[in-house]
Amino acid sequence: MSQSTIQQSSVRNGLLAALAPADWAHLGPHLEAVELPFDQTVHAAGGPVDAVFFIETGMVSILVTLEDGSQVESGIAGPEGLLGLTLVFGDSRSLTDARVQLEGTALRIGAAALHTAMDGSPALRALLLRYALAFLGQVTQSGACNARHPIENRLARWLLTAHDRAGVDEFAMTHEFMAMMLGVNRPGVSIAAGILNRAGLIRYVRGRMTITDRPGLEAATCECYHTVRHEYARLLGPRAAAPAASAG
Amino acid sequence: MSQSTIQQSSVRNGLLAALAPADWAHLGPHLEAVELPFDQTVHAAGGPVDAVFFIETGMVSILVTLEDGSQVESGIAGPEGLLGLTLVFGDSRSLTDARVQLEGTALRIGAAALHTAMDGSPALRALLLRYALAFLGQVTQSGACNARHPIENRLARWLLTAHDRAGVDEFAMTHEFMAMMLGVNRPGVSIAAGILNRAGLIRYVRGRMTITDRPGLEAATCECYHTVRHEYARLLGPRAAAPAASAG
DNA sequence: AATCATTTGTTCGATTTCGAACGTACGGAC
DNA sequence: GTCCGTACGTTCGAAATCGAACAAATGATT
Repeated sequence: MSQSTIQQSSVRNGLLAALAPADWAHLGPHLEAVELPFDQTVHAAGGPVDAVFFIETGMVSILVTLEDGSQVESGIAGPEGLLGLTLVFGDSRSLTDARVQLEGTALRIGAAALHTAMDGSPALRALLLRYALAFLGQVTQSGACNARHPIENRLARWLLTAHDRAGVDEFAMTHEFMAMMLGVNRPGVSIAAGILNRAGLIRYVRGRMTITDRPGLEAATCECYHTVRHEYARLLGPRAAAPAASAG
Repeated sequence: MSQSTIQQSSVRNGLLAALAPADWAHLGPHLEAVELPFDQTVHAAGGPVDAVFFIETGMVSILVTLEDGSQVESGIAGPEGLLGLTLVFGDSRSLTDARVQLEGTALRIGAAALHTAMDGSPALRALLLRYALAFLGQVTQSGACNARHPIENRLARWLLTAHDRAGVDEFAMTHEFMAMMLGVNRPGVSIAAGILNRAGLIRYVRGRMTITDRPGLEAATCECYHTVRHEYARLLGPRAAAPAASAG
């Protein structure tokens, strides 16, 4: 079985890496390495959640589906976090879709084993709850951001958040996709991306996004990026603020 | 001391009422009745949180403050819930303001006593975490709602949510206030309120809002109201869906 | 190599929403 | 009862955003 071979020292997920060896011992034997292929729906809105996925590499969007069929991103998870948060709360049903935006890998643990581990390790429980709080902070800030900030700032924020988790400067990303994430229409993203492009902050051709000036993007984002980042760092340590960069 | 006189049978808060007597025994002796006067800031963004407030009557908004000084509502709590959620997660700092919108009363318990009670009562811990998940659902849905739904629908939703917690059909509420809650400008609310007014769903004069046609309002809201309500009912029971109505 | 189906990015007019200024109504003080 | 300070709700032009149609580019297929 592959799960018996996983060593904590080789783990890239920030939550798992932060565990003391005694707490890791509750989880490690039950973890199973799985792929996160592009566009996979890990959990579906309204559906059951029978496992938590600690993300090792890649990026996954948490999406609300509205009555008209449109989807809006409420949060992002990467190597700093996990999928299946509802299980941490003791529930087993998802209100949202979890969809892979940048392919990667994860370590999976079933609901029963997770709950046994959380009951046996107060430190593990506390850590996962701190992550849940950080995620709530992200969702909270995003809601205000959606209400008040213009598309251009929000796009810069989204690109920075993705960049933090991607681990590379170039990745596949279409305007249509970003428009859906931000809850705006495609032309709006095209205009905003054009501005960032002409300013030299990004280079964008045919579905391939390259971050060329990260400090410039950080100047172009609204404060929401920094607010969320600081909250992650406060609750989970500086590593959570740039998960992919520190995982290498 | 007033806290020793509180009987569970007299409690109007939905979370406290749902506890089994054995679990109530962990909390009851530490609860202290407090007032929630209009406009009081119970917790301030960035500040410490040293107690949880189980709301008995009234309504409290959870607000994000943005760099430009504007505030946007991310969630609402009433007799179905509590303030100081960060303590349930094991943290003690608030990312948001909690401000009283409709005056009322609450039962307060200090952080240390709460944590002792949660450690001693798995059922209490589970209940509070389910509330936290329901609140996360509310914040999540609100974020998507902010991004995609027009002011008129969102106003109807907000009025229904307030009505659920107010326990009365008439309450004090200005356009300016509602505009801030929704993250839009005042004229937008005036136009939307005028439409609802002419349709006979509400009656609005000089800062006094009266709900005159609740079924009509439920037809005028976006789906977000029902989505959140169902999630509260699923996680916390039907009582949480109309907290003030069932508390009497 | 040329064609075609598909996806992508841009342009356009229409609608919504914004920010500031205007006129109006309330409530306390004298 | 009248004055005055304060807060309120509405109106306006300006800007941002929307939804639909258009144009361009890719890559699979023949």
